[in-house]
Amino acid sequence: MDFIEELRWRGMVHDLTPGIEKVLKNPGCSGYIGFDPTADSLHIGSLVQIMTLVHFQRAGHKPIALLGGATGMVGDPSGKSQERNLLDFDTLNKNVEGVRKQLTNFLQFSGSNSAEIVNNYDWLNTISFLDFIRDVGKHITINYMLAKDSVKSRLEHGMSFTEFSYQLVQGYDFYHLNRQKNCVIQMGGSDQWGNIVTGTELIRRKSGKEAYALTTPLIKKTDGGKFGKTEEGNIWLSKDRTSPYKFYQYWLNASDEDVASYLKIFTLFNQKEIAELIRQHEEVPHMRLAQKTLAADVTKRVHGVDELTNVLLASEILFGKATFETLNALSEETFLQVFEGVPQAQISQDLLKKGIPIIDLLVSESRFLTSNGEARREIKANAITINKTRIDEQFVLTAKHLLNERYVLIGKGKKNNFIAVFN
RNA sequence: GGGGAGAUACUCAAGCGGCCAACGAGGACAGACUGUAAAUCUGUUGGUUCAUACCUUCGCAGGUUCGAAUCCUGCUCUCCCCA
Repeated sequence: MDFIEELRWRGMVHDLTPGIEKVLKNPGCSGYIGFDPTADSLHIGSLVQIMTLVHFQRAGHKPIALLGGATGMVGDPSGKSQERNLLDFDTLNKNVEGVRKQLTNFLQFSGSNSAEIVNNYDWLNTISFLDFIRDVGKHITINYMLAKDSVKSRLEHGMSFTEFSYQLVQGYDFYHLNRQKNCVIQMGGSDQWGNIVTGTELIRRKSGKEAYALTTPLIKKTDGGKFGKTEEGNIWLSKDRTSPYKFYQYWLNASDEDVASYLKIFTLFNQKEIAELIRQHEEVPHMRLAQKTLAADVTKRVHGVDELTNVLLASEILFGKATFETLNALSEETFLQVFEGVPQAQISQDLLKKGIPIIDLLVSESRFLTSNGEARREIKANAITINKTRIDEQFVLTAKHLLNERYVLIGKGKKNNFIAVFN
């Protein structure tokens, strides 16, 4: 499998430096992608870069994931319109470890082209400022640096020397990896182009060697929204930040327009398989085959097969035609696993003796809805379900409605679910 | 420093003494139709109660008035023009 060809048909190539194809023809090259430790988890935007490394490795090359333990202390100005606050050392360390742990799930760390994870803090922290400006700064002109988009766009509103220096620091990483590990290619998102070619330039000037750059396009949604974002925020890879259920649902809700390109980027199905899948999907679009395949594949890769099983069951129950009987048939353990990630509230079981009027249940007891008025409106609009059954304002909850003698599933509309736990 | 304009609910934006919980648009939520899609149509969008009753809200603090988001005074902030 040819790496560049593979990325090409997947729509994962935005730009590349000439000559790269020839170099990568022979397996065993080293290439790297940097990951910023801005949080203790990556989000699904980074998944593009992860997949790029996965393809790189599958093509027989050696992928290196670089953790920006040092560059994270400087702050990459690319794509940012404002100067950011610096992260403190402890936070950064915690983030580096979190991201490192995640990355290990995706790559192979054995074999002749085993993956490697490095932290640029390990080599940058020992370099003195004087050494750096003499050994590195001397090779790159200010004019060259100023021409970069990441700098140009900031000239009017200001930019600290710290962020201005960023491209040199990242460039040095590339140089370092080139020298130490014979790393000849750096990849990244399209916003990284400027930083990457500063690196290739530095390598050329300092060692007279050729190094290469490849960037992936920014992922867009056809409706104009930002990929990987919802009302509640980013979709993260960490289950503590985004529950596997929400994660699965995000992919499942991909639009017909986007799903083909997502399949190409985020799954390892080959060209023929994806074409066939899309063909089937278009025949029976309401089955949502493409979305289901996408969501299952990505969820499995990120969260593992056990989580996927739970999430599939949860989705089927919440969106399928579940009844009180089917819900009640779940064992308590399954029930809890399945609905992990669905918001919950604890309510005292004593209240059930008298019965809980629906309005109280929705508002004061569970805080599912914020005001009685809202609760009345939603009930009038026919939006509220208890254990998948529509109810009216007269409804009073009693012990006979409990699932597994403890739980009640409350729904608002099609997509909002809530679980009341009675203790 | 001089002159002018403005601050209204999630956002934009009307209102300029009572009919204002406040037009309209967007967004959001829900219902119908569907495929947990898109488009479309409908409803809702401060709170309590459901009843054109009450409470809280129109930058902040006071004041005038039977009554103010609307008038007056002071304060804070934003924008524009001239130096």
